[in-house]
Amino acid sequence: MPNQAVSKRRSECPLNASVEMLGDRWSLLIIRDMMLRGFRSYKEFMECYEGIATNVLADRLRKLVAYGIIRTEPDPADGRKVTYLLTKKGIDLAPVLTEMVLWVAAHEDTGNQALVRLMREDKQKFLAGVRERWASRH
Amino acid sequence: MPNQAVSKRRSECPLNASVEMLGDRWSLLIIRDMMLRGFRSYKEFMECYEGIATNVLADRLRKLVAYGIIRTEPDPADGRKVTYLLTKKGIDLAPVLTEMVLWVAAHEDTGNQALVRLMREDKQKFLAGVRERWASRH
DNA sequence: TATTTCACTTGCATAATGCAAGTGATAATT
DNA sequence: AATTATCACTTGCATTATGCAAGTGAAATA
Repeated sequence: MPNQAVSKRRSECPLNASVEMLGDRWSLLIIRDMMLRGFRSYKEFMECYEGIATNVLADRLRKLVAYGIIRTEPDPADGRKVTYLLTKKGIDLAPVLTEMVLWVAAHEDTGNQALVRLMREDKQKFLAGVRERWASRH
Repeated sequence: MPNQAVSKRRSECPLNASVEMLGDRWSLLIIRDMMLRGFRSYKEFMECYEGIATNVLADRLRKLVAYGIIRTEPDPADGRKVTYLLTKKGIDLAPVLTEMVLWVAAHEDTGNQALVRLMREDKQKFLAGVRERWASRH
């Protein structure tokens, strides 16, 4: 890394704002599960995460919406249901999630080796897949 | 994304363990600043992060060590000082940090455009730089 | 010898989280 | 049409984590 790119000045260092949103126990999991598992509803998140408090889930979803990473859409067929969708900004997190999954896979045992292999061996294809999967509805 | 790689089963989804460590307000910042700003000492972190509590910083550093992402080394020239260093596992987080910085840069105003440009235009060179910068001391 | 510096710890008030029990709107069942 | 179930939440409260100020002890510096 060229030394001129290294700076100790705080303002010179990108990341602070995003970490405010991503730097918590649940947000990254929510995004991962929308991206990799196709989660769309409050119920799916709630049933899936052992230990998440229902008020905290509501709060995180609200903040992710406020932050422009996800958005909601009412279900035209069922007035009770709300669909959570990734926005463009949310989909753009795919490379981050990908690298994170690969990092975990490289350093500890992890499930879904097929997915990991795809991510590692053809990252571009995987990312294209995510984008396509969400293209119609961002 | 091929559908067979998508699974709703929890055990099939990598990330949980790592998010336990990375999913908090400070850990990613600490790693970023070691990687991008060359931080090495308790003091540097403490002076830099407005709002971090000294006991929390101590706790995070301890956990990052326990998790194998950083390690400590006594300063041979000064018995008071402790040097914090990234391990191999920590350096391997460079791609994650890189994608995160690029994501932030793409979606909000951010400092150090030179660094962002390097990351975007020659990601491999940037990553090689990080690895080299730390190679002698992991 | 006295004062700083460094890497912390301790104590306590405040804030965030987890958990159980609602609530209100809509949908499905009887 | 009335009752029950589902969905996406909210509310209240106990527990845990965090922030802040003030220490502590070992080692360096004046």
